[in-house]
Amino acid sequence: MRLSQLFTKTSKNVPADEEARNAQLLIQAGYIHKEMAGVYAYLPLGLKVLENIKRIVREEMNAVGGQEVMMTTLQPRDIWEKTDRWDDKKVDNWFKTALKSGTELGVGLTHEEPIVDALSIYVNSYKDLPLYVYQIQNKFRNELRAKSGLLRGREFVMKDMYSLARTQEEHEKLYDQAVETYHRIYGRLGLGDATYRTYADGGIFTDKFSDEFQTLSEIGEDTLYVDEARKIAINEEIYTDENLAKLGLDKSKLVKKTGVEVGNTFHLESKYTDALDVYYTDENGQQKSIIMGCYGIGISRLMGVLAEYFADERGLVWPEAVAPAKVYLARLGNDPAVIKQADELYEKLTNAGVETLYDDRDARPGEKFADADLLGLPYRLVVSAKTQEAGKYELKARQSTEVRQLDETAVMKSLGREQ
RNA sequence: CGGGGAGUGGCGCAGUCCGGUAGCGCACGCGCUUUGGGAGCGCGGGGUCGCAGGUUCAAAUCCUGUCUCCCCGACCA
Repeated sequence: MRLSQLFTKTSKNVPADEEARNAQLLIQAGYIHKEMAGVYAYLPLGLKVLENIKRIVREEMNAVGGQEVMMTTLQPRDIWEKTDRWDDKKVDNWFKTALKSGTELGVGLTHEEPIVDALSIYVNSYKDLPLYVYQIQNKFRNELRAKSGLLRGREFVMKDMYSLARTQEEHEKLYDQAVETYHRIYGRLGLGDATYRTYADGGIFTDKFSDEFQTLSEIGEDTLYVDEARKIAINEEIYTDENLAKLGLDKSKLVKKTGVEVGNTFHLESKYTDALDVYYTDENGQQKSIIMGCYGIGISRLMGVLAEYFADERGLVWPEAVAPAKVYLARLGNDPAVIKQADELYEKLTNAGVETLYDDRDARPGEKFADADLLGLPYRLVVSAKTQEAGKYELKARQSTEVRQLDETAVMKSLGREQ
């Protein structure tokens, strides 16, 4: 992508209506556009980041055998009444709308009911189970207060997976596998060290704990007690001596921290399947309950967490796995020979599969360096009269201060895919 | 939903207390000079001051209502 053709621009001003660092940076850098409180649009570079996060999550979901679907945003009332989640007194953050006829509809805030309802047509026998099904979709929640930029919106992108199992033992296996997958995802996103499996309240219909995945961060809303050696934590909500004993946690080894919930997994037992009358027939012709688990990851929230977590005083610092491009190619000056060389280098990088944002604008060096820092691509590559004279290019990693002088072969090798 | 703060060209702000018909920086357009950490000079375009009423000869400024945004709290992925 040539920067001269990208419609977004960076701004020198920090948006006044955002306090959260993630939103300030992402808006300033032109990654997202605020539509209203808690509702953000993704602009070209921001969409790339979002899609990269989705790709990683999707790869891992597929790797455990997840089958991807896309459920609907508009929701019929009846299936939610069957599970007693339609009433605003029961679920208070619904967005609701209506047909012209007056029939009430819900705007999807989660999808246990529609998933189970859709699967009911296909899942009848023990031979049809177990299974994982997932989707990546926008969720709508009428929060009383949106806040913290991408971390708590009213419309947000979420991956939600559901497991259906025949027995409790089978469910546990699926559940543990999903948890492992979650660890892999956070690892790939560069958040592995900062993200803790955290025991939390399991909800009203199970005596099991749920698991949250909490990334330690100042901006977090949750208070945790962390066992750093075991890489495990317990949410303050359930921090009682009884629970500590049940979980085998040693109070003296726990440290109080703040975290952002970047995922959670729940044991749903057979609450939804039973309520929606979905059962399977076992080998003996007996009708049995289906044991369910659900597994959420806030995709857009993760983008906010990554922006927040890896930023420095100059701007964003994307992990390579999600960066909108790998290299920021800055051409300094308008000397025809330099332009020619930079154009050719851009083409070579592109042809070699190295995603490059080419700053071909007629702008001064300072502006280009500042934008390179703000946009936060992993590498900055400079072509100028000076580098041309030296017969080398300048390569600098965003998170480092070291500038390396490399010839073309070395540049291609450093940025090549084999790395 | 309770408490606090704020809405003025695309963005960031001043002006509001004390009413007199809107200004600065950035961005944008043109010209010249510049080119290794957000350039300089000159010229130029763009705003019914969130919205609706009211007071007044006159309202960004005063009064009433209303909408929106941010922060804290409660609630929540």
